Amino acid sequence: MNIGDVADRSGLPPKTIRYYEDIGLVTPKRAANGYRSFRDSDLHKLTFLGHARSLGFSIEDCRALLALYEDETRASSDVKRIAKDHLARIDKKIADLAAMRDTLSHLVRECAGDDRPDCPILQGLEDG
Amino acid sequence: MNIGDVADRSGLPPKTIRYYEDIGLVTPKRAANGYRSFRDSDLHKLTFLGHARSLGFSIEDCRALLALYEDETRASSDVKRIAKDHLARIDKKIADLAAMRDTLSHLVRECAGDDRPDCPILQGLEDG
DNA sequence: CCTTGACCTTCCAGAGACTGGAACCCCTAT
DNA sequence: ATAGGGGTTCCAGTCTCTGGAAGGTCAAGG
Repeated sequence: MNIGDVADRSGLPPKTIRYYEDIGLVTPKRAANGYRSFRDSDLHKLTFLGHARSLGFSIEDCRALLALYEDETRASSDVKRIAKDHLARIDKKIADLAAMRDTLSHLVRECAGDDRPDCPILQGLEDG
Repeated sequence: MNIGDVADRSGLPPKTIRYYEDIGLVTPKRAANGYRSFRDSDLHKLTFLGHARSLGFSIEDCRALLALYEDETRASSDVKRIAKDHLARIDKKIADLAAMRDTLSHLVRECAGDDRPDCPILQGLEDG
């Protein structure tokens, strides 16, 4: 398979796939003409990566998960730890964003939004 | 005031304040020795920026908000539009993260987390 | 055989918002 | 004179791609 094929099948852009090769996440063979030549196993890896990335795992988490994915003698506890840590980061982000939303939506509700200069939003940003 | 003073009072690191000068958010005067010399108005701006950033506004939003903050003839509707747009982006992010969390927490619950290789998390990442 | 167009290749730069570090200057106190 | 704690500039790195330029390759059509 050429890069366009795996791009279509994995849902990842060719640029991203080249980048993943750059950083050592996949190592496709090369054809005589210099084109990357992807095996089924490469496609599986890229699909796996696409899913992991869409769940918000960092590239380094993905690297670790991929290694476990490839390792038949893995312990599921290792996978679970990575996932739980990531889950905790997600929860933290959600909490941070929710706090922002609460503050901001309060200010937005207070603001008349007309042609006058008085603005509780700016006031709120000034006062903290 | 020197940069250390405004850093302490605004809560922003000196590096960040220099960066904000670089991109034109503040323009402190210079003392004879080359040190930045901040007025009260600079401190107010930096404090404002710190608050806006902590609510997740982008630098470009901050630039626009700061211009409105300085403009006595502003219309509060302009401020409100920026805030509402940002609120929508926050809500979108929260929704995206919540979706990740739901998928991931389901997988984590399914995983035994022991020393055996069988792992619903990896399975889930493989299958999408 | 030549051209066209769709592939593919590499390399460089930029996005956002800082942050770390190096190398150096300035000011005050001892 | 020196030590320390300021300050200055500039360059590079973070993270994960993404856009673009310049150019090689391949299959189909005239």
